[in-house]
Amino acid sequence: MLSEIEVCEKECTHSEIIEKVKNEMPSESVICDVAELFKVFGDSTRTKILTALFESEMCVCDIGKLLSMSKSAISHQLRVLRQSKLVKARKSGKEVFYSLSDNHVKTIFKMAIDHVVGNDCD
Amino acid sequence: MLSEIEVCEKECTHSEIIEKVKNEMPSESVICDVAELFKVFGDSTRTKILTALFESEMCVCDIGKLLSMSKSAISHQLRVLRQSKLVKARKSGKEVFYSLSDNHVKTIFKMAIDHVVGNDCD
DNA sequence: ATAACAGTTGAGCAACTATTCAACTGTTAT
DNA sequence: ATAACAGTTGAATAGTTGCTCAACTGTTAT
Repeated sequence: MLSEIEVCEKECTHSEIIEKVKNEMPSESVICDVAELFKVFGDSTRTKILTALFESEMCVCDIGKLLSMSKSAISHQLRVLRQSKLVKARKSGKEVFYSLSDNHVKTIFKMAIDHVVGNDCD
Repeated sequence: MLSEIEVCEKECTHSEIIEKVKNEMPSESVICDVAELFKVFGDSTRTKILTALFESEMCVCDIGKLLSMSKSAISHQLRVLRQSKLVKARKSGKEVFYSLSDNHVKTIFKMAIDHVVGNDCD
């Protein structure tokens, strides 16, 4: 009845635009990496940890205190941040101090904060 | 030696650092809004839609073609982007054209792309 | 009026994820 | 050696989320 259509046909298709956009877009892998990065940023616990580390290196226990969360929960999230190479660890005795591995992140967050705070009106 | 501090117990507590960081961190609500924004960015379908819209406004059908996805799936994600005020819609006949509502986003993405592409070595 | 199409929407399902819990490692002090 | 603590880890659970499917709205053309 309706459709053995696989593609193309008579649906609205502005092919020139599709082609143009396809050519100018970043590669699939870059886009996915970007999405992965944002996914790591997209959890309020990790966001809090990162913004805390903007100010000072901290040990797991203190981050837990600061955010009123268990050491385990913090440790799990620090693991995610470590795997994404966003933070690095320094061991000192029993304690492990975490800090940003890159201030690139700080800049990205600054822009995001500006955005949500609404320095741009429209 | 560590006992002047009223804070809780005997766990490792660098109270000065915790206080300092607490005072300098953005407010809870700002941090959560930032996390929400990043959560929206943190899906490859939405990331693809946004980077496509960086180049040109597009209708739902064309975005579906470009990404080889159903109109329904695209529409669902556009709804999320609309609710976050990241894209705006313009209706023209049967078609609905979407575009960025703000080039702030473009700047944030540019930095994220730079980050994942690794313009910063470590 | 009817058909065809662009797009939206809600329900449902499958996959994912953040936290808790409990058990563990390693370091420091007694 | 033993105890206490900082931190890590794996499993389990509860909540979230992206896509599909089917039904729907609204517009255009016949």
